[in-house]
Amino acid sequence: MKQMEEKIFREFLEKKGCKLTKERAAILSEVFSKHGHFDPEDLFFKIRAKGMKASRASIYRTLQLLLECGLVEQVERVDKHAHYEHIFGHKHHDHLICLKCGKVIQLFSEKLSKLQEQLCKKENFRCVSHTFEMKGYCEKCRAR
Amino acid sequence: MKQMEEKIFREFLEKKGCKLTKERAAILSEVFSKHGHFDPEDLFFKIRAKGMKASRASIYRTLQLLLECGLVEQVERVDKHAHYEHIFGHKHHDHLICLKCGKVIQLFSEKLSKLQEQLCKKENFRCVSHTFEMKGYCEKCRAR
DNA sequence: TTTATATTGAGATTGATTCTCAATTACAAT
DNA sequence: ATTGTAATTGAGAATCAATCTCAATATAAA
Repeated sequence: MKQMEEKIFREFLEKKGCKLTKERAAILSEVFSKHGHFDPEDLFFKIRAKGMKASRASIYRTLQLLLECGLVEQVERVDKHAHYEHIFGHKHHDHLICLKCGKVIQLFSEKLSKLQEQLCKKENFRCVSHTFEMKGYCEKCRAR
Repeated sequence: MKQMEEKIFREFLEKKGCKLTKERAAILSEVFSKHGHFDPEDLFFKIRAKGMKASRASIYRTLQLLLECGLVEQVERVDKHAHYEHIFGHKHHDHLICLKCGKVIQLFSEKLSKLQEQLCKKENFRCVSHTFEMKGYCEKCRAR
């Protein structure tokens, strides 16, 4: 089960005529090292901190590939720069984002999934991905 | 009915101890001159083209104010820069986006609004904006 | 080994957005 | 009207994430 994502990534790359280099492997491993959001700059430093290396350019390039093959998802921009999260092995979820403290609350809703299906059916639309995010103030922050 | 948005904006500004200057009025008027998405750079040139003036700085500052008072909504970033649409006088809607032909289907769902409220209540979250978009294939395009 | 192709990284570049701050404006109080 | 006070403006500088450039390097096949 472990390293399943590496297998998926390698196969995806091969199909494209690309290779799983040590930089790409380092990025992949860091991305999957724990669950949660991250941004490219994060990755850059964490990879260094672990004694591996990858340039910013490679990080941006590799994230693009990871999006393409569906191992990573782009989260809506919270402030000014992009955030990502890996999705392989995790149930899809949506987000509540606090505008004050930046906290991201994950949301799992069966009802929402059902509703989505209904809405698509009505329009005869085949959905391949969706984004649902609410911005506002979390419990703590709304109490001023 | 016309210029209703100006009344709303002025009252909002007054409450903040701010004024409806001619620059702010020019921006407001341009924003409401037609329906559809726009970006700050657009505004900058269109305002000039109409013989009015406002600096980029003022445009960005004023858009912030318009977001604050709810007259304008930020649309999810399509490419790299922010897009907006004015919402006063228009029902909120979500989008289905066809990946093949680019068609954007507007979506109005009472159920979705209700569900949103429920979800926020559960987390004690005060929602100020949301994004819900599904990407996939529209009726025509899914038939290959 | 030779050849061809993919990949990398340092640094430059881009471009949207934000910031700075001196000059200007609006308006209330005298 | 004049003065004082606070809000506002704009030109250009600064910021900073993201992208691009391109020579050097790695990889794999012939």
